[in-house]
Amino acid sequence: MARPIEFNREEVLRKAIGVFWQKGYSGTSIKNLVEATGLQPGSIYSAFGDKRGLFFAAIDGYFEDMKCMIFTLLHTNQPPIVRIETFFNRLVTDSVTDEHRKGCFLVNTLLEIPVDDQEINSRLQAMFGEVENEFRDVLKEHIASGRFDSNQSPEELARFLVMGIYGLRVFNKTQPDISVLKSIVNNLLFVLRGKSCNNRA
Amino acid sequence: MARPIEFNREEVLRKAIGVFWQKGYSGTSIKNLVEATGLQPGSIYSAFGDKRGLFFAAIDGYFEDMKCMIFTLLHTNQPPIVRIETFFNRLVTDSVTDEHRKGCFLVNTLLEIPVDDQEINSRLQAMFGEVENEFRDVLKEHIASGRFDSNQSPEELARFLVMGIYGLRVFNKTQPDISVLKSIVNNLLFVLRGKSCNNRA
DNA sequence: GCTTTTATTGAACGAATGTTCAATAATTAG
DNA sequence: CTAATTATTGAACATTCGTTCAATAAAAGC
Repeated sequence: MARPIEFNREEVLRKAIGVFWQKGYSGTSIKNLVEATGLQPGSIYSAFGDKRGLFFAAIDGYFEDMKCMIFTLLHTNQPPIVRIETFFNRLVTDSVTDEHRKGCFLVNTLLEIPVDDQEINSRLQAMFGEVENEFRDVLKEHIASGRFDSNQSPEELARFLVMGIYGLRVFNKTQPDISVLKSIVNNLLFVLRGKSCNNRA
Repeated sequence: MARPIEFNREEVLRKAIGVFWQKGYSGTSIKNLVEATGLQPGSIYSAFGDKRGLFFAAIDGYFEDMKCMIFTLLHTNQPPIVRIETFFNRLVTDSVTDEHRKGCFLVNTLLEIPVDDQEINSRLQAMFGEVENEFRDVLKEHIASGRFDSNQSPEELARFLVMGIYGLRVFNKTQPDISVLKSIVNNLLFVLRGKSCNNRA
């Protein structure tokens, strides 16, 4: 009984994510978004409210994909430590593969948005909290397996790994070298390899 | 033979650093800078060229302070590992103390500026390269002391520590908790403690 | 004093910003 | 076909952006 929407919302969102990801929130103009999505300003505003609304949708959409990827990699039949290793290897290859070196959209946003913007920051905080919890669960398994004896809690170790994600993401901005990143990952995972001394191949 | 400059350049620069630090480059307007520095637009432009020029001066000024701090902490009579420990402890207390949680101005900039802005990025790259070299030299000492046997090069370990700086800086944005940060630092430094297993207090 | 030189002022510039909205187009119900 | 409803268009809006510059002020040399 009315004119149907012409554009594909998901496709438009994907393109918007790309722009925000590369240019940041402040660095992105409506004109940029109009060019990237092919939509006119009016259509963008009727679909997403305003620039900020579209940004929220972009963040959420990005996180959905990210969560999916993390879930896939961390819930396999392999030993916990191997799953974590696989995750970080994937992070490394993704980082090196990306020719624009955009890093992680959410990490970028975390550093761009001032802390007094609680609406955005609490959302990001919750997102990374979920990631931390995913790691925690895998680390619980790891500890329960008995192959690793540390008096550290899985929460503590999970936070360390999340810190590692942040660090790798930023590091890739200055030195996008796969062997360098792999070496860093090796040292990160070394912390999880119990009952051994730190001489390794 | 002419009218003297009224403002104190260093003081103005310090105030400008504060604004860019908190709001980022894109997020900072000339109006913000006029208000913060007390200078009129014309004075800013005659002193620093343009917004970008002032931003460069801000980055350089910030790095000078940072380099000074790093140099002071890493060149003492204490054992190498203790100096590194001191550095990271300082990083933690600074992070937690900062009520605005601005993080590191340079790390923030690294994530804000797109990679295709070579002028800014190569500058940042060089700066973090210097930091990496400082760590490398201390790690050389550490390895030479014989208290640590690893087949890793000091360069490799230095990069790991720089990654740790990045990670901690970002982590503080989501969880500004001193005990959490300390735990992360503990795990970072664990990699440098050779000839021991990873059970520790 | 006057001249020269440079710093400061802040209004003004054009361009770009995020946003709105009347006009138009496309669909369905009757 | 007509009426009703909603999507799309893109010009226009008021702000704000970064930047400039003529007017003014302050110092030093003579």
